[in-house]
Amino acid sequence: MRDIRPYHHGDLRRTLLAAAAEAITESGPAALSLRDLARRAGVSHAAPAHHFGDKAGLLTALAAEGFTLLADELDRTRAAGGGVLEAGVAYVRFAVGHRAHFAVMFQPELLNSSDPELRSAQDRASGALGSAVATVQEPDRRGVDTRIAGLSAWSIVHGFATLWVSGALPADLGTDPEAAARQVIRPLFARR
Amino acid sequence: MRDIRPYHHGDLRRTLLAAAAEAITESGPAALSLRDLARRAGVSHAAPAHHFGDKAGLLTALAAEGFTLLADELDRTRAAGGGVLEAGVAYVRFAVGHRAHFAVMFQPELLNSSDPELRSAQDRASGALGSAVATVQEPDRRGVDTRIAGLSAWSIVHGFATLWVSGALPADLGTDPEAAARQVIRPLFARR
DNA sequence: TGTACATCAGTGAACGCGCGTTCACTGATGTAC
DNA sequence: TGTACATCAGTGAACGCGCGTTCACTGATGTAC
Repeated sequence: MRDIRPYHHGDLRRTLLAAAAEAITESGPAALSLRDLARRAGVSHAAPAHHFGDKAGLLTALAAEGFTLLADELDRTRAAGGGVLEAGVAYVRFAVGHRAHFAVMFQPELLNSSDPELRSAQDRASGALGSAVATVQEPDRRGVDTRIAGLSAWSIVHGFATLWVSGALPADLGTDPEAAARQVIRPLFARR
Repeated sequence: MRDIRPYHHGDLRRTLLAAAAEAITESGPAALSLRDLARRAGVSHAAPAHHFGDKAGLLTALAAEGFTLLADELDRTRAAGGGVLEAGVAYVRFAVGHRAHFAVMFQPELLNSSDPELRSAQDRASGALGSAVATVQEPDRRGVDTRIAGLSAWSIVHGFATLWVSGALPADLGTDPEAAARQVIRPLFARR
């Protein structure tokens, strides 16, 4: 039986990123090795280094992809007319739906933080986050400016997402992360 | 020159935990090895296994210590008459002051989640968190019950702490994490 | 106060393993003429 | 349309290294009598 796989994979970079996401979802970024990745992708063990150099390079690419996916998610919500609350829910949806990306995006010691692709993806995401917050019509009466309001929103949503994916939240919150998120983050956005 | 170090270390367990915290603060939990730990503690490379079995055992002990330290911090704040907001600030103080512990406490794939010492430390911490939230006098008019209010508080504070230690927050927030935290989490606790 | 024995913490040599890295290579694709 | 050559993606054998684990050991401490 001949192996039908061609010599040139054609889309190995994308395949490796997907395999990495899968491996990380299973056992976290710490357990990842380039050789394991090559095995999962059915490719020789030296191939991953061709594309990413080393593990940090791989994780950096994955994190960049994550920020892009997050920005997409936020843009989509905004296009659908959603406000801050819905942007928050979208953030949680992203984190739960892309655990591996999320697990890597905020761990600078695993990444090449100065990588230009990563930086521009980060910028895009934080821009999208900013526009979502700017959606809030009236400035808060108590003098909480938009900048702080944005950080509050980011914090509550990021915290909820982190706690949810780590399994730290009580079981009686149910199994639907978006519904739970809506309940938990609403108090911050309630009109005063 | 004779080595004055006695054969029996006397307090190796504690020393190893401290060395682990130091190593993790420097380069994250992923980079940690038991042999590196032994080197840092100036002890034979097989010694750590004596106390912790393996890396997960070590990190579990560290996480348990973390939850205990967090509970201590929260209790102290409560004893000093602080309310929810101050408990939140204490949470952030803990995370920033004990980065290594914090980095490990919410990463279940690195821990033996069923370890009894870990569980009881977790229970103590979540109890302390609960009492802090119960401090809020009047139940919210809009029907947000205390349970949800607690999760909102936990989320915003956990998110802020996580983002702060990962360096994701904008530089113009300043260098004092507690002052910044107070600003960012206040909107949630403002009376309605 | 002294002796014998059990227990326990830590040692250090040895091992096998998976890892990242190197390097000469091979096969496929694209481009020039 | 055909040939020659450059470029690039992926191969696979080889290497050295740090790791966790094992195991017989040694030195210190505690307890029984």
